[in-house]
Amino acid sequence: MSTSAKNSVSTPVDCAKCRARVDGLCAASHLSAAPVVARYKSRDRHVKAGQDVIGIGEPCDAIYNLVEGWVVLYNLLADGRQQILHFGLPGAVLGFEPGGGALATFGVKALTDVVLCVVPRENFGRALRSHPDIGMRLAWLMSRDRSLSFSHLTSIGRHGARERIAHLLLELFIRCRAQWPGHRIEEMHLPLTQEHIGDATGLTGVHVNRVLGGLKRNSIVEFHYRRLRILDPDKLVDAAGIDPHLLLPWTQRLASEQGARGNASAAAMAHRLAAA
Amino acid sequence: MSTSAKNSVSTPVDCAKCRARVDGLCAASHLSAAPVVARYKSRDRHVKAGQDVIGIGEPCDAIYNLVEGWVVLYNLLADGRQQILHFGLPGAVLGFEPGGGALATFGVKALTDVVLCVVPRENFGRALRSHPDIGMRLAWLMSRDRSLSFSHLTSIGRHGARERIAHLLLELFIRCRAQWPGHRIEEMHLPLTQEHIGDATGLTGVHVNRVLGGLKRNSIVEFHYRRLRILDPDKLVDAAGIDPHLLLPWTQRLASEQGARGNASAAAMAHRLAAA
DNA sequence: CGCCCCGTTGACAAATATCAATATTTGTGG
DNA sequence: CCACAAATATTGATATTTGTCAACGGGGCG
Repeated sequence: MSTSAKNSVSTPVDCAKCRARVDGLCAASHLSAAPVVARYKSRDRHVKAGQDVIGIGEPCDAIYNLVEGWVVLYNLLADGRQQILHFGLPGAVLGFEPGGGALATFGVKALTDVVLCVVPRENFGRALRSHPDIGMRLAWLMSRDRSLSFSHLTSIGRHGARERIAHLLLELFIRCRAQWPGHRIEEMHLPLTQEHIGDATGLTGVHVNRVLGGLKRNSIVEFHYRRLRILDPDKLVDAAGIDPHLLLPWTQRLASEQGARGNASAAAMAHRLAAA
Repeated sequence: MSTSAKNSVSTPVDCAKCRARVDGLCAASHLSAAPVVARYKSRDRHVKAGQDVIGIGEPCDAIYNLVEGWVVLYNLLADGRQQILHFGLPGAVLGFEPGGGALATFGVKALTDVVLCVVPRENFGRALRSHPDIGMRLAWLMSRDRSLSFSHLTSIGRHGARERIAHLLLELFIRCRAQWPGHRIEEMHLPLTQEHIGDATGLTGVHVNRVLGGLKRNSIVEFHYRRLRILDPDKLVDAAGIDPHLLLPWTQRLASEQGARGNASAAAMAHRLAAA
């Protein structure tokens, strides 16, 4: 079951154009943390789609920076079902678990083929001590994840299926846009099945399908075989049950940071969504 | 609505016996962070039960260390319902939001009368720069909160009402025990109503009541007028749908840290629960 | 004493899951 | 390029869980 054989290296990642500098640990504001992390990393790691990056219960002996691809953080139930906890995009920090070196309390699986930058735990400790900014940045990233998780809790706990699904699609759309500003609304690739959407929203795949049907009939969004098409951003925001007053802070929380481009892009997105 | 008038000070908190040293920011392992924080804090703040510590949408200009009492982190819905995101016990760090100084994306309300230690944001930045351990500790705390939030996601997303409620009661019980080791199982005070339990588990107060009735009929737990009584720990773990294999890691995640007493106590708790 | 918050209970409605059958799309090997 | 297999999506009938509305009980506190 533990498919995380340590399949390693090939082309080393070029820190100069690494995605982790856009939204990850290496995006520290004061110093450019990229060369710092480069000094402490041990190697790269490639994982095939569908394989575990970190299996549930495995010891976490290293920090991973997700450089390329999508991962999913998940929990398994006794009966084989799963709950998806978080979708990780490039820049995500993986393997930093409460209780240094403890066993992972949730799994991390590659949704696509994935490239990771590996920093052994001892090295990471050293990096932190000599570069306090990294600790701060890490705290910030963890806090942002917590906020996202909180908004998922609200969605799952208090919203109906339609709102949950709209919320998730909107979130993924905005997070994608923040990373790859080129994409058009009309046709975007998400490496998910409807089953994944169900696992993330606490619904059945079957029910997700029905609700998606409704959203399509209302000309709001289409999601079909990993292709997302947003037909009406306004209605989508509405269907997601997001107070339009809180839309801007919400989008900002999803996008990178206080840094110039990050915010500008997220704000533009929010406005485009909120306006016409 | 924003009830967080800055009601201030009276008896200054004595850092020497502050609860934040047991499980909070001041529990840094290497250096004793207590004197450090003491140097940067500006004052104490007292908030009455029921009042907001931080209202939703308020700017966060300071970090709060929860010194005494319980708080609840919550989100409001358009129709007035709420989702409880987290219960904060002494040691909790509040007001550290993604996007320094940004508006709070969730509220913090006092469940009991509460005492907080206030560190203005600028001071906090300075403290971090001169004491890197604090940044690390903060990242660790945030990461632990994220983990807890993940387990709530799993509970709400994939478990039935009975399991969710059992899970929450067990969590609160264990967290209380870790802080106040004196308490007996047979009669413990939790400053909650059944409505709160519903808001935390994504259920209605009415339904919570019914399920609690069932748990009592099965001689598992009683919860009545803020008093919790665990009748059968084993059955409770079972009802919570926790894989007994994962019980120990789970309790460790709830309790303080790798520090001697923390772990020992949590492990003992887990064993006591798992055994007789 | 009386009020108010909290808890309790019942009848009914709505949302979602489950089970099962069928259709569509993608990917793969000739 | 085609044929086929596997994965994914779609649809219907029915069961289960949970929510809603409404009424009532009980206990603490002024």
